[in-house]
Amino acid sequence: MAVQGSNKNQKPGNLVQTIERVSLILDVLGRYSRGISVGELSEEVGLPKGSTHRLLSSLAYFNFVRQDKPTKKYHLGFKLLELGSLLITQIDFRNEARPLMQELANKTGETIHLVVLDQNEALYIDKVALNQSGLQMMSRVGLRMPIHCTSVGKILAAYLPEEELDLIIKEKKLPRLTAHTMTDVALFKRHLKEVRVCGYAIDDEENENGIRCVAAPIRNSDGAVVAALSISGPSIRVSLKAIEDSLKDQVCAAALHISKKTGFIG
Amino acid sequence: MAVQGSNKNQKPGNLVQTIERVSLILDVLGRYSRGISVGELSEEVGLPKGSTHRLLSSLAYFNFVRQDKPTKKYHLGFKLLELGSLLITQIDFRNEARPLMQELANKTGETIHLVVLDQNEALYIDKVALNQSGLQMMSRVGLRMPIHCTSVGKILAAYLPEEELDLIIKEKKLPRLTAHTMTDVALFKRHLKEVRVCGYAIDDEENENGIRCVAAPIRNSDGAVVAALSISGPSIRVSLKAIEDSLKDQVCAAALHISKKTGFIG
DNA sequence: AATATGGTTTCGCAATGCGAAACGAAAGGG
DNA sequence: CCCTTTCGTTTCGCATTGCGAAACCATATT
Repeated sequence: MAVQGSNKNQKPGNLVQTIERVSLILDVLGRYSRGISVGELSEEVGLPKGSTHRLLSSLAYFNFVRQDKPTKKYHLGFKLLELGSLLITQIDFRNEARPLMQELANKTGETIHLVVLDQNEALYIDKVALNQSGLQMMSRVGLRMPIHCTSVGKILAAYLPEEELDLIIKEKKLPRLTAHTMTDVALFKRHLKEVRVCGYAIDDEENENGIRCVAAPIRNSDGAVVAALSISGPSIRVSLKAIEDSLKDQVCAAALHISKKTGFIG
Repeated sequence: MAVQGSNKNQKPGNLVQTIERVSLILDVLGRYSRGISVGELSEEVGLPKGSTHRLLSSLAYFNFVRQDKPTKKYHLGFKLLELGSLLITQIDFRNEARPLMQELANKTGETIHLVVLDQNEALYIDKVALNQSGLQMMSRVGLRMPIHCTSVGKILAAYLPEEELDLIIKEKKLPRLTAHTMTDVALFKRHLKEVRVCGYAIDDEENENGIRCVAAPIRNSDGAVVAALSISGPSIRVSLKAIEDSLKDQVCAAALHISKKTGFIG
């Protein structure tokens, strides 16, 4: 599967009601890890109990949701896990990326992430952390991060058409997450220009205190940036000097390698 | 989230048409890793092009599917990845299991799996393999396996009410996958009795030639078996002797440890 | 340019699914 | 032990929703 740019969702209007409701229901279920009853759910989504129940039982039949028999509460269903993990295997560069991510993790000792742009956010689609079960990053496949305060987000943003970037900034703003977060649009754009020049991006504790990252772009055969690869770790180990001295080169080399494997001619 | 037993889906009848169609569409999309056009898809699902398109555009709006702009082809959408990975984090024993799986992988050098029963199959919900990027198992989170020829499947089957087990066997049969696969119902049931007595199950190249596994049950606070933990590896390393001497004890100890962490009083 | 191909939109009809209300099954309390 | 409450599930008549044939439109092709 090719992952090309982000998907700008057209204007709502002619949406299928059932799909809208299903999306809403699944989102709510996602927020209740202990499960939720029909009554509560119907309250939450603002639909009559009967209607909610009809949708739930059909969703359950196809395994999109699960009803816990003893408690009668509804949960997300394993069909979602199945489809989600299927989706991951369909991303073509992911298979090429895997071994190189592993190697990068072994060499650097830090956590490696593979990220795409989706819904105007940076979406983690793979992660390799060393087995030494020390402190792990809170990141996780399927998780989303803002584009303005992560190294991967900056990479994905830097190679976007200006107008699309403007739309994203307009929608998401540049919320402050740490003292280092860039919250000024002009500054952010200047920064992205630098990223394009350097060919890599740094997150210097702009997303989470004590965490620093470096990322590089992964390109498809057309040269378009389709993903970003990053090295993340505690600021003590991932010092600005370490980044300059070797990490930035390692992540760039690995990203280029992946790009070439999937048809990019550098 | 508690994962309790399997979900027996009630009889179809009053299903919401849209949900049925959505499920079908997503399943088909899952089979086309290169994407599929509206025309092909409408052919495949047996729906008029217009109807297929309407469903797809609503699904795309909510990010359940993605349309690749250059090719216009449709793919699974990242919302599925998001919901699927959210679901995984909601399984309560998974968080307790993780570190123990890691430890088990380090000690044994083999691949560790965490599996639940879903839709009458063994569903992999977590996997820990060593970093040493040698030969990896083809297993993957979200993948399903038969219950009769995997160690984890046998564990999940062994503690099922007889009637439910019969239903599963009736539905799935006991298809032969290797020369060692048990295909006789009576033999299989006798075998499950042994599993209950021993407290662990072995897959002796019954699912895949050259792969042997040992699994043990994970129980909730009520003592009900909710998952299985396994050690898998090439038959050369995972010999029957190695299993007897230490692997079976290690996997049982780890599984019991996880059970106790989530409230089981052994 | 003309044509073919395939994605997208329209629109009038009726099937689909909506939701108020009835029903039923547990759980709690007198 | 029965009565009451609570909450999940089912029913059913109505009208809204979404169905799908056909028109439309945008690319690619000759």
